[in-house]
Amino acid sequence: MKKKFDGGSTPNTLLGLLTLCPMSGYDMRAMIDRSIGHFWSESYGQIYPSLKRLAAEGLVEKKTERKQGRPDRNVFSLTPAGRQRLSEWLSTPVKEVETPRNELLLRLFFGQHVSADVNRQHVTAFIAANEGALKHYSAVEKQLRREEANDPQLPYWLMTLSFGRHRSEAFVRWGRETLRKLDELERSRGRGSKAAQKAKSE
Amino acid sequence: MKKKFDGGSTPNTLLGLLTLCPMSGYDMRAMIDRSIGHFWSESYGQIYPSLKRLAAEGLVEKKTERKQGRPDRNVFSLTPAGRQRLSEWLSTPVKEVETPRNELLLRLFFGQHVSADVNRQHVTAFIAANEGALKHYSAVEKQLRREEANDPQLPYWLMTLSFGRHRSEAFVRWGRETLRKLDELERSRGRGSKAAQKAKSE
DNA sequence: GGGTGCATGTAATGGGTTACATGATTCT
DNA sequence: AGAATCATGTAACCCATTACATGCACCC
Repeated sequence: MKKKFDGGSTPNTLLGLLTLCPMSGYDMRAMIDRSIGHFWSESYGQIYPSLKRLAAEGLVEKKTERKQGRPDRNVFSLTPAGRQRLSEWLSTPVKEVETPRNELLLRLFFGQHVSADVNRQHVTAFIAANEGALKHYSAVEKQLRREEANDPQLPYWLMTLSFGRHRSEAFVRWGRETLRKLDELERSRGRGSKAAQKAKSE
Repeated sequence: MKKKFDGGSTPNTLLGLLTLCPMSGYDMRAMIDRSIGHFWSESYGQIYPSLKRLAAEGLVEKKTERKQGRPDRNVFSLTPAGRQRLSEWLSTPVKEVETPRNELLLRLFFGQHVSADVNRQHVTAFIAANEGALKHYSAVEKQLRREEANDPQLPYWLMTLSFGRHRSEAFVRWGRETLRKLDELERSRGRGSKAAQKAKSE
């Protein structure tokens, strides 16, 4: 009694999107980028096959709009069964992420084998990226509060945004702290190696 | 002039590990879990093929130890070329992670469609997981400071641990803040829906 | 004429985990 | 007796991105 064709959370994401309004696969991609792009992404290679399966299971309904001059649009909307499935999924516990791999930390872990400067550059770039993200989050937040002020979903959207803010702020703090430590380390390493040389020569 | 067989960062990770001491593929897995397990993981399915390729490229050297009663051990050690390759890789810029998918945020984004309780449970579990992680980090840190006090690589290891601490602390703060928001939301939603009902019935 | 936007879809490829196959030894 | 540790490796599978194929319309 296994359910084949689960396909992870992509289908559920699409069901969620369709609560906002009926749309096509093409729209979905754009919508995802604009709304949940800071913590989620989907590619056409996932979206189109998923939609086909969702339609086969009766969770979404497809209507083809034909327009002159433009390609056909397959517009999907949520069925009651689809809405049901969505709220079931929303209630399932979040499967804990194993260990998201972190290339920055991997390099830093072996940081002894390169110059302090190399390590500093990695951390500096990381800080810059997160400062950029922070700016982006503020901009999005302002825009949301202006344009979606009356949407009952706004508070939830802001919570996800706040997550990004907390995370990036922490990352920037860690980055600065780490830069200080790297500086310190270089200074004491300098002293250390001099001392070691001296000890050797004696 | 493309370099085929890059294989991502797994081979580089293995090179890094071999700077600590020569070891077998089997050892590597265990070592990874103990040392960088909080931000990295590798499976045998990745390790063994990577080692084969690294040996073919002359970046590591393989020596087979035969012991009575035990299976053979293929012990690998770093060659000068391997050490060179490692420091080259350590100097390459970290490729920015696209957007790590976050299932918790995905559920929260669509939180409007389920009860406040469901959302609260997700967040509560998330807080608990991060508090657990924080305890783990402290334990590891204590152990490192005790057992590896003289290792010159210790400061780098502590930096990666500190990253986890900063992150989990931020996540816990966000979680608590979000729980408060959810409570607030439920209260105002209660009032709102009562008001809406009243308005409807009039 | 060429890029961009609209629109759908498939195939190839990549990176990774899990399961499987094998088999002795040691601990409980 | 049965589980855990030691030890290596392959095959199957999963999920996801990227590239490709197609083609019209609009703008510069």
